[in-house]
Amino acid sequence: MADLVAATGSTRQSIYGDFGNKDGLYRACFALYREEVVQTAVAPLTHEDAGLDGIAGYFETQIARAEAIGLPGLGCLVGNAMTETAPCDKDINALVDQHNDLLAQCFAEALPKRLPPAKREELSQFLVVAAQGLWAISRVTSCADSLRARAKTILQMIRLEIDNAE
Amino acid sequence: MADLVAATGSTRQSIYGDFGNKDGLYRACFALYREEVVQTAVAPLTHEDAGLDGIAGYFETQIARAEAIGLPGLGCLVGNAMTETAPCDKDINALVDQHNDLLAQCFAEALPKRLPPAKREELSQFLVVAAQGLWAISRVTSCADSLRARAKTILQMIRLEIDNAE
DNA sequence: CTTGTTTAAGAACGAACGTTCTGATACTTC
DNA sequence: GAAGTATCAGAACGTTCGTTCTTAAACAAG
Repeated sequence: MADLVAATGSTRQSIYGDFGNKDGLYRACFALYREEVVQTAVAPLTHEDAGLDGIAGYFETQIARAEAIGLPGLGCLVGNAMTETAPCDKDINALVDQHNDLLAQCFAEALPKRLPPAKREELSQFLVVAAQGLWAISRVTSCADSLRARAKTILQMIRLEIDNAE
Repeated sequence: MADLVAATGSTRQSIYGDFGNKDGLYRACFALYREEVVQTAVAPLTHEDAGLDGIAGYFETQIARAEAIGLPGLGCLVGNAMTETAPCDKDINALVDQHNDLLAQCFAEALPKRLPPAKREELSQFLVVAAQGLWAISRVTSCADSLRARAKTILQMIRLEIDNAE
C-alpha cells in the first residue's frame, strides 16, 4: 500500500475511503481491468465478420499493450489471478471462469459460422488455452516478436483446421 | 513456515538448518520439482521414437498427476513461478527459461524428424505455450477430462500440421 | 471572520510472518 | 554412566504490512 501511495500520489485515506481495504481495491482493479483492458482486447473479436483477422487482432492488441508497458511484463491480470488468487478465493475463481467463458464465446463468434458447432466449441476452447499460455510466457520473455511469432503459429493452425473441416 | 512445520511434522530448526531460509527452501523445492516431476513428465518424450504418443504421454502424465492430487490443483510449479516469482527474481527467471528451452527441445525430439527444422521448432514452441496454458487452466478447473479434451485438441492440431507439411 | 467539512501527511497500532533463542529431552560415543 | 551432540517445542525478536488515529492545513458556506 505504501508503494501504491507513493506511485499514485494518492493517500492512504482516500484509498481506504474509496475501497474499504486492500481486498476491495484488488476486486475493483479486477473489475476495471475487465471493463477496460479485456473489453478493448476482445473488441476485434466482436465485430460482425471478425473472422481470423479478429482473432489475430485480439492477440496483437494484448501483445502491443505488453510491449508498450514493457517486457517481460505484467501479463494479463485475469491470467495472473488464475494462478495466484483464484485457487484461494472463490469469488475471484468465479470471475476467472466467467472471463474464460466470455473469451471462448468471443472466439467462437469469430470462427467461421459454417464450421460444425462442436468444432467451433473445440477450437474456441483451444484458443483460450493458447491465449493463457501466451500471457504466461509474456511474463518471462523480453521479446514481443517471439510472442507475435507464437500467435502467428496459433492462427496458422486454426486456419489449417478450418480448411481441413471443409 | 508454521503451516509447513505443521503439515510436514518437521521442525523449524531442521528446515532452517537444511535450507538456510525460506528462499533457500523455495529454490530447493524448485530444483527437486524439476528433477522429479518434470523429469517424469518429459520421460514419455525422451524415448527413441516417442512421436505424438510421447507428446500425448507428457500431457496425460501431468493431467493424471493433477487429478490424483486434486483439481482445481497446484498446477505446475514452474508454470506458477513464471507468473509469480520469475518477474521479481532473476535467478528463477533464468531457471524458468531453461525449463522452457528443455521442454521445447523434448517436444522437438518427439516431432517427426522428416519435418523441416523450422517447422519442428515452430511446433515445439507452440507446444510449450499450449502446455503452460493448460497448467494455468488446471488451477481453476475441477474437471480433468476437460483438460484431457483440450490436450486432445492440441494433439489433433499438431497431427494435422504434420500431415499438411508432407 | 467563523464554523464546519474535507484533504493531506505521518505517526502509531496490531497482526502476521520469517527467523532466532532458550531450555529441556533424547541419542550417540567413549 | 558421562559427556557431548542432535532434536525438539515453544517462546521471543524484529520486520513488514494492512489499517487506523492524530493533527494540521485547505477549503466551503453562512
